[in-house]
Amino acid sequence: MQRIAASIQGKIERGIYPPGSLLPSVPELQAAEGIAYQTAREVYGVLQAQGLVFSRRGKGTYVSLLLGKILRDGTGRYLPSARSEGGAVGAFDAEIRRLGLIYQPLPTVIARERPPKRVAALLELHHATKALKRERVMPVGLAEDTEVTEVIQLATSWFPPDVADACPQLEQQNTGAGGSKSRLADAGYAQVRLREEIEVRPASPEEANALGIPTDQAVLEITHQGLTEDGRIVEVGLHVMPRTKWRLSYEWKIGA
Amino acid sequence: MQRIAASIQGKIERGIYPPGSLLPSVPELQAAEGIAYQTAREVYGVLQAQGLVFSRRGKGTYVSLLLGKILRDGTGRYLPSARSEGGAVGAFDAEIRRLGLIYQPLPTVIARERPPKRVAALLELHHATKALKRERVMPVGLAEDTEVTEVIQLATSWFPPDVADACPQLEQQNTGAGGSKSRLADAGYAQVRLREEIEVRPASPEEANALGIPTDQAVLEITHQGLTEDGRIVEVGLHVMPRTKWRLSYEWKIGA
DNA sequence: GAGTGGTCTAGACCACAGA
DNA sequence: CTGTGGTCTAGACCACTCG
Repeated sequence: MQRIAASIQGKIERGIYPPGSLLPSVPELQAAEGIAYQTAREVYGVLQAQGLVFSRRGKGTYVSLLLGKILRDGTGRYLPSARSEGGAVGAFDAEIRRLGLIYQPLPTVIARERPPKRVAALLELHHATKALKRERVMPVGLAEDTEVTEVIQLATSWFPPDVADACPQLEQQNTGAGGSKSRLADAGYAQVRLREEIEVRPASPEEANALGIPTDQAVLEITHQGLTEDGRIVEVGLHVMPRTKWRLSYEWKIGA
Repeated sequence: MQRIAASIQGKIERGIYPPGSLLPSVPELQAAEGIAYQTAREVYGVLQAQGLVFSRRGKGTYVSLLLGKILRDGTGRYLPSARSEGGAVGAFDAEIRRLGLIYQPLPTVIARERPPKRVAALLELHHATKALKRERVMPVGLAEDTEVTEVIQLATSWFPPDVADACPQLEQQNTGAGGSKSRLADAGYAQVRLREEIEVRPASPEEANALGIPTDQAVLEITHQGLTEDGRIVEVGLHVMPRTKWRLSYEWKIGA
């Protein structure tokens, strides 16, 4: 079983099965290897757990578009220098292109609604207070074929109502140069400290569906918090991503 | 299936099945719920993926000793103030005790050997050069019953040979007040910057065995790098842990 | 309707722990 | 030797996609 998985892995890595291509169906694999149906599925299961492959019900099993991992530089991406060059979004886009893929942005969903309890607590909102939500689904595709895509991140940002009221551009699709952090700074809510909490947890059914991963696979979640000079959290970002597609990095001066 | 798993999860959370207790065997669960053997095993499989339960071949399936997650404060744990109070180890120990568990340290394995390629590259060593390795297996147990334990982390630190030669205490079990980072500072290799890279990857068979997790479950790996004033990496730590047991946190001043 | 992945049943054999 | 988890086979049904 592991043997068969390793053999397919080799073919993927040597380019015999290129990214985005369709793999043999489960019954085909079963017949070819002389194994049971369950076992054949499990072969694809371990490849899926490694992020080499993804399955679509009714269609088939495909080689993943992104065989490596995207590096997310936590401390570097928010430097003023990086921000002026497009910042986090720009860095993300560049990294994706380097891997031969293109980011196919979908419109940001903007709404005012009750945030999840954890977010409400961080923003110090009463439990029924509505906050501003900006939600992005981030798919990438092959440059030559935009048919098959893979969702690489679900990013939701929350802003307290008073902050949102002071920053009308936050309710627009495009938040302008420097992004939402710059708009907050313009309105007197400049962020001076950032905190990120990282967790690996089971995906909710909705998340598994949106990311196109099996329901039992875990996701990587970053809870990003932006603090102003007086210590108030004025932005909470939830980044949910497939655990197979990312590498995170943080760097800091000791004792700072 | 999900229904049965949720029901057992409820019993665990309500304390009907307390931490460390033995759950019904797979055949028992199968009979009790009128399901197939595979399905019963899968029930425990999803609970295991959530970190609520662990299985030992030949013995049975147990409720996990640690139902919550340990918070690892990446940036705070290396502050000089924290270090003088026992630092990272002290913080770890305190957090564990707060969860009603005790850290049952095993002796550190100390040796000089060839580090893995990735580590050698970070330390800028030729591929056959031996480095100093300090390896710890970190199990925790219930205070009242030290029979059943759960391994919570595998921590391996690597030091280049010249640095190790300058710090003889690094080859002792006990590295003294402030730990290895203080000994390095004493010898003129004070670390001024830290970098940590985080990845979720499949466990190697040895790791799965040491951590007592299923071979197909992913682990969380932190690559910790300590840099001196002149930018040299004088310590690389690899922390491998079950993805279900930890939460990570980083905090920094923007633009620093 | 035919082909795909996803879930389940039923039953077998193996590896390991412990009395 | 018995009971445990772990892996596999064989076959069924369901949900979904697409022609």
